[in-house]
Amino acid sequence: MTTRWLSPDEQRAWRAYIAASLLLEDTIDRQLQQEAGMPHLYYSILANLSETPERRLRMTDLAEGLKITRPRLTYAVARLEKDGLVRRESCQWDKRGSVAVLTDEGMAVLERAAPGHVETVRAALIDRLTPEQVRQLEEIFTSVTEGLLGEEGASGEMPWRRRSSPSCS
Amino acid sequence: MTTRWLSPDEQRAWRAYIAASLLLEDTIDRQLQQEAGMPHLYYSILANLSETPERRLRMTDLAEGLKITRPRLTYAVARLEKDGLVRRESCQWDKRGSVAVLTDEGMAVLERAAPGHVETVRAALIDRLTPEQVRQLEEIFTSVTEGLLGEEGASGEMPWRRRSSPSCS
DNA sequence: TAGGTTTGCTTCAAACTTGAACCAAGCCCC
DNA sequence: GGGGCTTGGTTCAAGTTTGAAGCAAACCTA
Repeated sequence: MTTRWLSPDEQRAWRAYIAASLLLEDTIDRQLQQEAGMPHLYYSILANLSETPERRLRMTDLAEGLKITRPRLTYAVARLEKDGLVRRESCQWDKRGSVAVLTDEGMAVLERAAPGHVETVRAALIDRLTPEQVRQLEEIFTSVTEGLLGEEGASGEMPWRRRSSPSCS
Repeated sequence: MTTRWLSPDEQRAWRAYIAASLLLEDTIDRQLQQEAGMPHLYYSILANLSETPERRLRMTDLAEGLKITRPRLTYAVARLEKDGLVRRESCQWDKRGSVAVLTDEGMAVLERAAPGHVETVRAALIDRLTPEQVRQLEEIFTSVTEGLLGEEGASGEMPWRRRSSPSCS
């Protein structure tokens, strides 16, 4: 089958996306690195933990929520633990499991960093869009995520997807 | 000034974007790594070079076009050079400068990899969108790029922006 | 035209990411 | 209840990215 190349419109859209997403991630990483001493992903880990009732999450659930591989999470949590922002406990019900818990210090760091982060996200993205565009953004990328998570097993098993399991609180 | 937190709509849009962009980059990196033995960025370097009349570009122009820092480009080109896909020449008019040139082998690798890459981009993104959404995507991210490149100097000088210079062909 | 600044690019060490093992705990099932 | 498979998580080596220096060529400007 002969390749369906991208049309000029599609090219432009794809390239605009690539360029902007690189710039955006760089901007956010830089801002958080400056103000909180950690890259975006690490901030997101703290943020995710802070949103659960007990401020704790199993490693696998965390990795799945963040859409990252498990080795990557292990490394990141190790660093956060070394900094005292997260603590690791082993899961009682499943002795293989381990649980990341947000410490008070981690919560404090998160709260200190949040305003600057939100401000950056607004300045770089959200405040540049109309409410209509915000809606479009959500729709487009929700559909992309569904597509990428849905097709698993078809070609190239993705390492993220995991069945859910008790939070082990 | 009290922080303007993200509204629920904005939250959802932001998170949808973050999740999808991670999945998307992972998918594309994995596909290119498999079929071309290189990550997306390295493929983009080859692609950018292939689009110039002489298949050559100054390092700085390349970095600016790709929205990456120069050390990152230096490293990447070094690897591509080691693989014989790119050659480095020094610029005649400006002896500080150096120019990356796509070799025939590099061109061949690029052409071999392109169909699979386009197929992946379509499957993961483009073909999941309506033409209208493709247009929206372009508009949204073009505006983001303009915003991020425009504000330079305001806060935190970005290391990409460089005045243009002769291609040194 | 000497001296200081800027520009183009590389180098370096430290941090991060990746994919492939690896290990131990649960599961299955005869 | 002893193999064999799966699952949850870590470890390891190799590759990549980052930011801060470093270095030399070009560009002032007096």
